Amino acid sequence: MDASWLDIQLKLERIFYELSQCIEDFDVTFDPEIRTADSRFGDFQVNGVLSFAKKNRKNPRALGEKLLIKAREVEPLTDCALELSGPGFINIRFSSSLLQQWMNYFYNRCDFSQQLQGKTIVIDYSSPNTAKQMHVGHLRSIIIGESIQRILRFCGANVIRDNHIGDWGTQFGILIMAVKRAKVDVFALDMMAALDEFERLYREGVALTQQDERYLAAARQELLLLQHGDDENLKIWEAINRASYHAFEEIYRQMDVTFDHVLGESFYRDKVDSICHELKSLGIAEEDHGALLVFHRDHERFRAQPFLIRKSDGASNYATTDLATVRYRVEVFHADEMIYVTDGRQRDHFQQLFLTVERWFRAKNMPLPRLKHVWFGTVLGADGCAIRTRSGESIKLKQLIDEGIQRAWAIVVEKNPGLLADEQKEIARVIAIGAIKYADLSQNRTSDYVFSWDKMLSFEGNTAPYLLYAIARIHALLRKLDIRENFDEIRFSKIMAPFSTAEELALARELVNFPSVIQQVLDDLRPHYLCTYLFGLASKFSSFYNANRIFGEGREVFEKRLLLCRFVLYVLETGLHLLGIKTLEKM
RNA sequence: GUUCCUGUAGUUUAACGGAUAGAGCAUCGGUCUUCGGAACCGAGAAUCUGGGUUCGAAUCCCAGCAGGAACGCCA
Repeated sequence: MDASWLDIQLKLERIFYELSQCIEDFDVTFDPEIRTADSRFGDFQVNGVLSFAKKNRKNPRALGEKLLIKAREVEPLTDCALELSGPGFINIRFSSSLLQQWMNYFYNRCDFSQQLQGKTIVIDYSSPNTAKQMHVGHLRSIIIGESIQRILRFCGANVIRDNHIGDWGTQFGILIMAVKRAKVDVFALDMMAALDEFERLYREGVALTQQDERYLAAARQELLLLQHGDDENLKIWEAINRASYHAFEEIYRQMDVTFDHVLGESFYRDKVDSICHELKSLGIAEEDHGALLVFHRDHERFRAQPFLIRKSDGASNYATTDLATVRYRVEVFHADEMIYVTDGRQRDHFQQLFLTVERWFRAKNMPLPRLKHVWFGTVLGADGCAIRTRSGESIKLKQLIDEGIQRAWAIVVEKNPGLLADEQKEIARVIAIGAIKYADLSQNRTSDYVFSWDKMLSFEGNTAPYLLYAIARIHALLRKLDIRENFDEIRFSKIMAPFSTAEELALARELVNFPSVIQQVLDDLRPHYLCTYLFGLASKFSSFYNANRIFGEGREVFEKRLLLCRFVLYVLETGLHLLGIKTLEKM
């Protein structure tokens, strides 16, 4: 066993490929297609023989047989159960000895930091608009973005977290117009009350612009003034942003999220003109009715649907600042890759942005960074309709978190009345935030998200509290052993009693999949793979812990079961950390 | 209208073209004087419709149906 075995699936992929190259019936096009197998058949299976044989008009079972004979001679596989099955699958069932070798070798050193070593990745998430409180629609970007950035960092990337706040858009034209019209003294407002007032004024402003074209024109004029550096408008704008940032910070603190940079759209305000000129002179952008547009003639949709990078009144927009942002991140951050975590409705925008950047960078002969849009589904209400931003019914994030903590607290007090009040409060906080995050992360990000208090705050089934509970039980065990202080120094003996019970084996087999799951999350940037895995692991742990005693069956049995518990603890804690969820020793 | 996304048990959902579609909740039944019951074990119940490709399709292709989204001055 050596470090190359960390990701067993990957290792098997290499082993079977190399073996196949020693057999004349195979050639370089053979892909072993190692898959985790249904537990009825084994731990992994080689699927690729079937399609290879079909393509080359050969007998899959005959080819499989040859591969199988070779595989039986490969060192750590020698005592594993390998069999040819069905139309030509090769099933591999790990022996207890291989599982224990793996666990001994990787005990406390599952190191993934080589995966993305030397890569600089800018991740753009949360990115709320100022002048409004964050509501439930802002939840997913924060939660998914935070998890993804942790996983990238864990895999060795140089991650730069950039909160690209929307502080320079059209909403300010409307809002400043409304502020001036209502003659509100924005500088006299209390910090806490200010945001509510701005939201009220904004709604008022929107209603006015919809009723009367003159207000719409006035709003555009105010925005233009702001973007051209008008002193009064800048001061109002600053006051609005101060109040917004103050509220954002509180949410981020509760959600355990921090950023390396908070460079809002306004940061790029003096960088947009040169880009418009450049794209125009390169022949990428063209003027039409005074606006500046980019068409992609060879794209079936975007040849007719333009990317608007400057409005006809000369004002910049989202697209303009996004272009400037890409250049800044390449030139200043030296980004190899940029990841945008936003909802799926912005897919067209990002596709157009990426296509435009591609042409732009190519024309200037600059190296193109990888650009990824990690999108997620819409937040829906109980009625199946999208939760509306300005409907007044949208649930504020602050309110959501407070209610979560309140509900968790009630349960903690009921279940553990013996704990100190401060402990109960802290535990409730961890559980509530964890439950909210896990509810979001545990489903495929591209699905729509049905918002439900009950689902988020339920503490049963595939939820954060279930995982936290498994962790708390293991900590309780370690406390009971009274060995927690020097636990890391315990060395498990190389010769250990083999895993024998069904529960031990099932648990050990689940444990060795952790690295493959991390790889899978990395490939697709979908954290729900990790959630599914962790829940399965915790569930197998609970079955094991229920059926197999740690104490009372002798030193050898104790040692192997303790190794399992310790490994489960490591994987659950690491996994939850990667999801951005804090863990507890007691709950 | 054009384009994109999504249709899986009552419900929330999983499944990198692989074998008998896997879970949670709910429902029904069971375990235990518990290394923490916020637990464990078991039962019933599902791939929108119709074609096609494939040794093999929830997954790929085509046509419908249903829901949602984007589409020149919002972000």
